[in-house]
Amino acid sequence: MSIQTADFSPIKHLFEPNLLDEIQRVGIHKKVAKGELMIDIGESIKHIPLILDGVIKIVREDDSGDELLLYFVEFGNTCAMTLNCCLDQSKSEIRALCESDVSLIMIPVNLMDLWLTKYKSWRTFIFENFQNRLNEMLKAIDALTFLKLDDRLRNYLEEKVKHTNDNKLHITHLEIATDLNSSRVVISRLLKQLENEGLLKLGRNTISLLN
Amino acid sequence: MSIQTADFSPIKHLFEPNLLDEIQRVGIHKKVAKGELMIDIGESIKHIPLILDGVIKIVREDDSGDELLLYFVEFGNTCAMTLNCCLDQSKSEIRALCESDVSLIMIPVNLMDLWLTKYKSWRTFIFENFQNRLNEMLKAIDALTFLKLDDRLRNYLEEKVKHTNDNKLHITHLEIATDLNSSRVVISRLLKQLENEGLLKLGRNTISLLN
DNA sequence: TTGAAGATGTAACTAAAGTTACGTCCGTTC
DNA sequence: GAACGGACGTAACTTTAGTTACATCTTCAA
Repeated sequence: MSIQTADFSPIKHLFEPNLLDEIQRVGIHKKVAKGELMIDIGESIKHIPLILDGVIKIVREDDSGDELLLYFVEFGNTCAMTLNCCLDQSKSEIRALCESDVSLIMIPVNLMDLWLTKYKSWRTFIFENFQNRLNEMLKAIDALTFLKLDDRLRNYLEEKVKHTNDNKLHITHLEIATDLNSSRVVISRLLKQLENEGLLKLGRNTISLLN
Repeated sequence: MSIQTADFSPIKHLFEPNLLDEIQRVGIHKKVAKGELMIDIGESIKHIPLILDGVIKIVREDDSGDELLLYFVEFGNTCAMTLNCCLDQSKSEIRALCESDVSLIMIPVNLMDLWLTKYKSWRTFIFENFQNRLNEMLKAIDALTFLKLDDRLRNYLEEKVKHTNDNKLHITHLEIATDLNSSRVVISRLLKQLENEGLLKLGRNTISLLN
């Protein structure tokens, strides 16, 4: 599918006209369905993904298969961890999963450096992305270091609500446990506690945030 | 003190000749003593530090004053969190402390963008730094998420030895506890355990790694 | 309709880490 | 050399989180 069919108005204000033209010429438009794997750990990356619409979930995994949700990436952004790989041809350190249906443009890696010299707006874009990623990582570290699991859980639920624009989340306790690198029983226990505090309402496969 | 008096051979191979000349012209050489505060949380940054010699310790703090050591920065590097601040004039999110005597060159922030267009080696330098920082943050997250405190402690001690080139560390249990965001009693307990396992030898204000 | 699989609730126990409370030892200072 | 403060050792206890083990309930497919 070519870029012409894509609605790239979300990123129009990000780049100068000449660069938008180039993106239109060389970018490959792609749609990926909710739940699909976009990039796995160990893969090498040939394209820079530029998100038009949807949300991507970035996950870290250790040797024994334990996971941790690092952060979400939204429209107008790319994944800085991916930028890394582009630059030194290394393998991906993270896994990227579609949190919703995602529409994106793939930019060939080799243009990265050229565009940095040619387009101020590209430089801004790349650096803002690095910055956003570093800040997300910092937030993750803060949570892991300074927060107890119940607060991490609350943050997690609020973040989810923000991305879906729906107070009623369709999610299981096990999924939450996986994202937070905890166990289902612990999450169920804490959720029940939050329900008793009147912060949410539990249902089968659903959690409704109150307020 | 001007750059002429500085030994900047450590970074000679990092930059192309023209850029080295520029650095020589506009850079300000500075020496900072071990233990001194270089950048505090909330400060705004007008110069990019370029480390010639020594090690800097990057620390995160929360509202209640609890700390966590994020990572170390060594020669030939700069602090990407600093780069962040340069780009959008925001305040520092971290604290930078001299782990040893440090010799560095300060580059005015406003040259950052210009050099990105002019010098390939500057682009490489900046991006490699972002990459290093993201990887260090990832390492920190991995440790916090997947490791127990005794393993984090072991990693910490090994890292310290690497930076001092001395198996005998001059450090107190309280300092370690602060860096790992734990408490003195817990660290003493774990150190004693490691001593019993024959991994190290404890002394007053010293820890000697064996092997 | 029945059975399997997944989601949730809950109790009981364990493990890891943090806290409180002392005690000793060492070095510095007055 | 007495007093003080910092460093370290250790016991006892609490809190937080993880684990094991079942039970119930729902959904979906054979």
